[in-house]
Amino acid sequence: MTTIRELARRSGVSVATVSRVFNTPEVVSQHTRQRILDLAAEIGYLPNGSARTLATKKSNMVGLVWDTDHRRPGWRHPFLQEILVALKTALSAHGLNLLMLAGHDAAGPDDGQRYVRAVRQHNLDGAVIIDNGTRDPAVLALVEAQVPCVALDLRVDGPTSTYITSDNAGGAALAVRHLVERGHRRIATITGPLRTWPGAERLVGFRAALAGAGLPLADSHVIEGDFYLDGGHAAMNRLLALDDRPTAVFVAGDEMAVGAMRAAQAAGLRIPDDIAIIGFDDIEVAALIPPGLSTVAQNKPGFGTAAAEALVAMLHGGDDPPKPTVLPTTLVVRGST
Amino acid sequence: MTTIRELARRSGVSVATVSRVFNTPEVVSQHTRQRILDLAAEIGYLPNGSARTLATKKSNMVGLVWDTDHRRPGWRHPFLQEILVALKTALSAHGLNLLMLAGHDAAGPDDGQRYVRAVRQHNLDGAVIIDNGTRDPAVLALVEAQVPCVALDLRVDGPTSTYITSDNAGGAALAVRHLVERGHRRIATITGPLRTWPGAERLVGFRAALAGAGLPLADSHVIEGDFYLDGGHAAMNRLLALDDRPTAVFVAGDEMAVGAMRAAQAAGLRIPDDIAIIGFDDIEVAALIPPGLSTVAQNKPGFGTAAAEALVAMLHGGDDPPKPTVLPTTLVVRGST
DNA sequence: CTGAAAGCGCTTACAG
DNA sequence: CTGAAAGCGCTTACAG
Repeated sequence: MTTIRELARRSGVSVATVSRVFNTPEVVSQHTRQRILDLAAEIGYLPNGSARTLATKKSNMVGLVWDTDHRRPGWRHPFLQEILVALKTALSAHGLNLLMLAGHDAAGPDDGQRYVRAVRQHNLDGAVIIDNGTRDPAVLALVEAQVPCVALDLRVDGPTSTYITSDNAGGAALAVRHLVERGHRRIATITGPLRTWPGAERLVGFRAALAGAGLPLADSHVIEGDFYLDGGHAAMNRLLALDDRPTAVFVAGDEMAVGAMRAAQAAGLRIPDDIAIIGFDDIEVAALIPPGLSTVAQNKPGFGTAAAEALVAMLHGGDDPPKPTVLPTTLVVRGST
Repeated sequence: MTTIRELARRSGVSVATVSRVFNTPEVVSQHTRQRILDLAAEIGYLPNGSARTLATKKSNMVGLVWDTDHRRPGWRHPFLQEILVALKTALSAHGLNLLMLAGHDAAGPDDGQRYVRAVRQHNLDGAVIIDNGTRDPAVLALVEAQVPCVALDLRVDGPTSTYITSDNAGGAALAVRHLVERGHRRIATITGPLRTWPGAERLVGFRAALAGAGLPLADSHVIEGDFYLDGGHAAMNRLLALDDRPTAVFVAGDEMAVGAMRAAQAAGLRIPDDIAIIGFDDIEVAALIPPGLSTVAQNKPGFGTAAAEALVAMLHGGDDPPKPTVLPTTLVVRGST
């Protein structure tokens, strides 16, 4: 481990000058700068991050808050991997690294300050929050502590926070208009958990689009789901048992939609002839299960990229946090409609 | 940000004593220890991680090397999420955090030392490597630099490294024996990339089990795939074009197996009557696509847990790295066989 | 059991 | 454009 002192000695300058070469290069003379840089490469000098962080209070690390719901540990985010890739790539382009923050399962007290503590402890510059629908107080604490935060699919509000979300209402409307074009008039929905932002907004968009098309909506045609496959299955069974069974269903999540399709098929119905189904997300399976799940696609890498951009803007940027980003959605028609 | 100095002042002791309370509590008197602890909780004191790391050279952070293959950026690990959850949970139980290391796409030179550099720079205690099949020199550099490393599905060898893998050969044998029991005698395989450890080992196990059953294996019945869906599709088409078309195929990855099933169905074959297919991994879709993909299940969280344990053993442990962990696999029979 | 002091490797006003 | 010096917040022999 060669240190700045060693590099300074070898270059015949003070440590201050070496430090400047790496921090404010424009301030040191072209000649000595080059000499130091060459020598640094030669002896493999690397500034020690901890020392730097200690001196500057900036770590160039941002926390990733991604907890599994402890009540439903098996739950998988529909496209975590795509988000992670895009996020990591975009952040590293700005010299930022991602530190995964431990959640509930961690050793120690599971209190509402655990993320704030982690941020303070590691001098994190900010945090990216992936919502898991649990309304975790520890997440809100982060926002309240005025840590620069960007949340995905979770509406947070504060002087140092913003969020990224898809155009959930618009996407739902896309789905409804598609079903209407296909001639459906009795359209039901299986929603996400209404306490989540995507769950709530997709229902809003669904209702609005139905109203816009002049179609009625029976109360029994709105069933709250949970984003899980089994939940979609159960909800569909309830719809199928109805006297005024719908001819089409907007299922507000592909995972649930897969469950719903299975329920319909198990009931002996043909898709899309007896019942049409359209989902939301465009996860990989959507294309794989027959007859192919029509769906509303989200811009998956867009979440990661937008989150990184918003965070960087907050770290370098001015007083106000960036406006929330709303990513457009697109209709993907497959065999199920 | 209250510091150790502040806490010391308030408690009426030296910073050294406060430090000991958090590092070697047994060495300070019960009474003062309690007083300091109480006060610490009251004023919300947290040791500064950077200062600690600077002084001790230990960061309690481990690097996560998980690069997407830049030639195939769309590739998703079959069960990254399960690994991540288990890894994060197990590490945090030991007070370790995971820092995601930027890969190819990062700004700056994409050289073979980039992971080693990141480790030095952040004083990482070790690294967990998730193989992406690219034989990245930067990964080997990590092993050679004697950073404590545990690799998943990548055989690394060094005084500070070990690896975790499934019983790939055993799993393949499980699949073959199942097919043989079903009465198949003309069994082909679509392998993974043979440069990868799982790809190679599953073929070894396949051959051995076939030989054990006294069955012949035509060269044309071994096709090297790439773990991708399209690759499985293409490979299956080649098998179907054969004069001595197999009656069963062991496809060494579920993603490929799904592609293979589609190819068979597109060719008008019934599964499993005309051709039986068995995969490897047990990814989520396996249960979802009709008629259900029989497969060899890997212990997904086991990778994360075992990796954490191995790493912790190396960090605290003795001279020799832990022996490689080989996770057992299990047969999952569904409709495709 | 406790304290004084040196040291970890940087950065950054302050002078010059 | 450069250097000397203080400081960032800890830990840990060394004494006592």
